[in-house]
Amino acid sequence: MKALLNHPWNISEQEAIQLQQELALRVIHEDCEIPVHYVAGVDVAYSKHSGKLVAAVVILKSDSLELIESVTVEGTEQFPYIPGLFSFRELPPVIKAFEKLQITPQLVVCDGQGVAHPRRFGLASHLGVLLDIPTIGCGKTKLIGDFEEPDLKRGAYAPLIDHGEEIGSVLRTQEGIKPIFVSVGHRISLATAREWVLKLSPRYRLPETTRQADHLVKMALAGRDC
DNA sequence: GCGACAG
DNA sequence: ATCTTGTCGC
Repeated sequence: MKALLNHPWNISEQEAIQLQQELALRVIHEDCEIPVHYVAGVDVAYSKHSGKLVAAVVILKSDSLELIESVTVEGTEQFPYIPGLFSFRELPPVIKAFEKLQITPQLVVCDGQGVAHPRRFGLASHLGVLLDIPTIGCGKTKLIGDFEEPDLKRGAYAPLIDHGEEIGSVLRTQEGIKPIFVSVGHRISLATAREWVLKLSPRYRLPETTRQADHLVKMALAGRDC
């Protein structure tokens, strides 16, 4: 699949922030009623020694969580890691990886926040707007927001609040295990995003999409060094 | 000024 | 995130 929208990536920090403010206007917070047959997982790893980024996209069958397709792309670090501008470092190879996919997914689970972001435009929202595809932001730790500890039962959740606004959910995917941070990426509601993350996390803290993508980037990075 | 800060 | 070391649980 090809990106619907494109913009320069070799830009300054100030230009990146301005771009986020413009593109954030395009984020859709409602469900699109398309049947989801395939779910994609995205992850990026970085080798400090070689200065290389590896992006991986996996496609899982949404009912069985069976791995159907996977692609990796190697890229160069073009932008430093700056909290709030994470997507400008990670997305260029991710976009290339999506162009290599044979199957087009109906939903993408990202390793990073969606609208739970200072300008409501985290990595998941950025990818969703550029590809024009529903995305979910799914982080192991929070970027911004305040929350109360959710109940210990699987499926329990608490609102993630920024200045009185609900920007995401702190979701317990496994009983008694540290919760994860779910937010709207693009073209999905927060409630539907939570449902999908729970469905995709039947056994572990993180969704199977994220786990598979994480495994793939680590293998690709290890293979480079041999 | 101080702390917090996706990966 | 990566890197490194040590410790614990399976």
